[in-house]
Amino acid sequence: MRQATPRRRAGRLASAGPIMEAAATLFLRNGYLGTSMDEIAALARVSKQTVYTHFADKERLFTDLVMRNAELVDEFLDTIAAMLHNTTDVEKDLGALARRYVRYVTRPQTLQLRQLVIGEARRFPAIARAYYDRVPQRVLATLASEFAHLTERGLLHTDDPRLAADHFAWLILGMPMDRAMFLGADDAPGPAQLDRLADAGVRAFLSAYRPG
Amino acid sequence: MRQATPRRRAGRLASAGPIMEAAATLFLRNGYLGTSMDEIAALARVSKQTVYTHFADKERLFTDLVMRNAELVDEFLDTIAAMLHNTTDVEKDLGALARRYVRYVTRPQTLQLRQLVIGEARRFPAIARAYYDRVPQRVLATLASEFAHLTERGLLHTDDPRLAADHFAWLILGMPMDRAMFLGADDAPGPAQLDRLADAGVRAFLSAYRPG
Amino acid sequence: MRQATPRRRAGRLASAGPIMEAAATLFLRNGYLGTSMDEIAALARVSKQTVYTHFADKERLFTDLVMRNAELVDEFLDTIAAMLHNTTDVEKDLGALARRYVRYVTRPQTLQLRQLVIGEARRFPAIARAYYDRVPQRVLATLASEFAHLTERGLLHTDDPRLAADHFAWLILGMPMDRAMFLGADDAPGPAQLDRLADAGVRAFLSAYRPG
Amino acid sequence: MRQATPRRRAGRLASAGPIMEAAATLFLRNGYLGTSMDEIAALARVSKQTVYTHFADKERLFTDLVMRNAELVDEFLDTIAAMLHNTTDVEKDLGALARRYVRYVTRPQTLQLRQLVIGEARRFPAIARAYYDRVPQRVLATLASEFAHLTERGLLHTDDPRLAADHFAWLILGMPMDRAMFLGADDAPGPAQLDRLADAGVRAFLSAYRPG
DNA sequence: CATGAATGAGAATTCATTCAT
DNA sequence: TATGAATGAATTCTCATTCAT
Repeated sequence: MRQATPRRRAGRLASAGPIMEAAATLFLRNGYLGTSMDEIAALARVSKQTVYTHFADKERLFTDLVMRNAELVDEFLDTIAAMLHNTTDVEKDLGALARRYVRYVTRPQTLQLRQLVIGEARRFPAIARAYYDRVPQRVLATLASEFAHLTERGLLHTDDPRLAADHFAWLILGMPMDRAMFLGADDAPGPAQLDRLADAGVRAFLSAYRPG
Repeated sequence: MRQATPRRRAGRLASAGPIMEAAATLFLRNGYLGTSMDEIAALARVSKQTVYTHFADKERLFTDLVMRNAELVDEFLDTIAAMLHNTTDVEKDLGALARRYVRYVTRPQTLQLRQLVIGEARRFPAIARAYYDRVPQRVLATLASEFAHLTERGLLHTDDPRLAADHFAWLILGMPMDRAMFLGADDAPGPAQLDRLADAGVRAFLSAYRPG
Repeated sequence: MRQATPRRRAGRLASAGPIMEAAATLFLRNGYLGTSMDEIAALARVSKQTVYTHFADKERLFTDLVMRNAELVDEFLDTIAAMLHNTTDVEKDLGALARRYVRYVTRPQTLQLRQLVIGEARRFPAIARAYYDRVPQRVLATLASEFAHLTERGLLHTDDPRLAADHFAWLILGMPMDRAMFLGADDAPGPAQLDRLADAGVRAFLSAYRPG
Repeated sequence: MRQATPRRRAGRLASAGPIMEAAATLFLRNGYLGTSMDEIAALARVSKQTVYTHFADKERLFTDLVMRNAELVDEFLDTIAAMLHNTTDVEKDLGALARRYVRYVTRPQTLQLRQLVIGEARRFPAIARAYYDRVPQRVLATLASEFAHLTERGLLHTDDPRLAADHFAWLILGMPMDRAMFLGADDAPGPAQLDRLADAGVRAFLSAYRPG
């Protein structure tokens, strides 16, 4: 499902894949200005002009890369619905989701893309907005929708489901994500610590949004 | 209080001020690689060599700038202690602090520095760590210290004050700060909306951490 | 009469026509170096390789184009002879020819080709010489031949018919053609003005070359 | 009078001269697109960036070069006035001027600049117009002014002095200049032949414009 | 005959930095 | 202390041309 472009009709676009892969590696590591088209071509093992054959210019390559990576959030949206929609034990399933959530956002790939888009937000406002609308906003909208459903089912109490979704997300993610923004993925809390953070966040969330 | 360094010992460093000012403008607007020493010199109205007289190289100029701006947090630390330490009405004073807090972090200057440091975190890990330790961490440590004190005084209930501080901060700031990271300061919620967010965050926080 | 080369032997060179047309448009507008094979292929709506199938390289395409356009002078040579050979009223017919002449050389196509060949004369001396011999020289030779004939018939007095032809041509064309070389066809004198120039040129010419 | 910029205040603009000299050599030889900034820098024996320090970009360097060379016509304008203004023997002095004139325009430097400007006229219409106004137009205006003066003095008969100036110029220059445009300066008529052309042109001119 | 993909060389321009004054 | 001039390396992007299909 992720690899949407592999060799449609053999031989065509043979090098678009490697180029995008190289671009991802380098843009995520060194930023937009810190990455040269020469480096991308070299890493993809194609000539510079081949890069330009596939992508009109550096900006387009960058945009395409960000947008393609932004699509990876889709599977997580499904996960949210799958875990919450028919739950009978909110505490348990919200806890399980929280642990998944915190793991999802602390993946190096996710973190680096976030760093990249934030760092280039002033240079590429349209990309930043598109990313914001397509990734975090859709996660929160999905959460809000599920929270509204759980409220209807009497399992949660949320006057403003979207606000509740924000609170849920930031109680769980705020600290580890912010830390990762500055210190990088390497310096991240271990799995056990992440679980504890998730659990504590859920606990606080339920204090505020548990019905009755 | 902001201009802490102008002309220590008269006559020396006559142009360091304008240079740093120009550097701030440009680095915050265009990032590290997006800013050239030529531009800085031009904006500061000095020759390029004069820039090099005051700052060994571009990296040092950047580092100095970030560190100098990071110091601006100090006054906010004082504010936190001043507002909470002797409070008798936690709900009211925590609410007031929350409103100050959200305003502090949504100031363009604060936001842009945050964007800048995150965007350059992979290039300058030492700077990112120093900034992280000196700005957000100290705010949270101060908050945690005050929460511990309030817990001692029986006005709050926090087993882990540092965790509570994180929850407090992210309940209040998470949404507006994240939005600003991607959409910029211009596209920020208005004052009334910020107040509502702060109030809602405090409400949720107190559900979890109100004693009794 | 203009389209002399389309589909000689059916099926062959199906796309040579559009290619040459595209090349004409672009070379005349942007010069040799200012025109890329990519642009020509794109404008002709064929692949780049197809261009190379028909023309060995860029230089050959350019050469062919200039030479083909140079042939357009042929019909004007006929006009000259037709208008002068059997004239009985030299003043009138020379005047009519002058008006035709000045119109012929101020046509955008003629002017642009002239600009192009002059501009590339140092890069392609052989083409410049070929063009010079085939276009202006043949016009002047034809004029000279007719002037010789008119002299024989006693209607004109030319010791050196070729010199007289040069004088005739430049008296009429010098100013408008030079102007067009620098200012372009758009900025050209209008028809009425061109007629006046032609008439004045003929008047001066006849002062010098009228018999008796 | 030609070298207007040599070492004002020693050390300043030390390399602007050599750069312009190199640019002249190369632009006149290879045209605008056929000349690279690398080549100019190499021929001037400076670094590429030094070229850019003195001239904002390639276009400015080109413009400056053409305009500087266009000024060289000034001394010829003086010559025209000096030779004609107080003449008592029009036939002799007009002949002498014609010989000077034809020599002036067949100098390699003049011819190449003319080729260059014509070749780039579509790319740089402003430069072409400026050159046209400053060089050929001023020569013709000066001639016209002198012809008007000679007409007043009864030594010439010109109803329209400017038209007479055009006729004079093109009778003399048309053929050799056109030839040089296509065949280059090397392939030019020798001095004796040029003199004959000038004399023949003057003869034809006087047939039309001699008083009485 | 025609194509899309690919290439190596080279284009203009900018960069951080240093030197002589 | 401050300057204008200069540099070598790197930047994005384009070129004419060829190859496999």
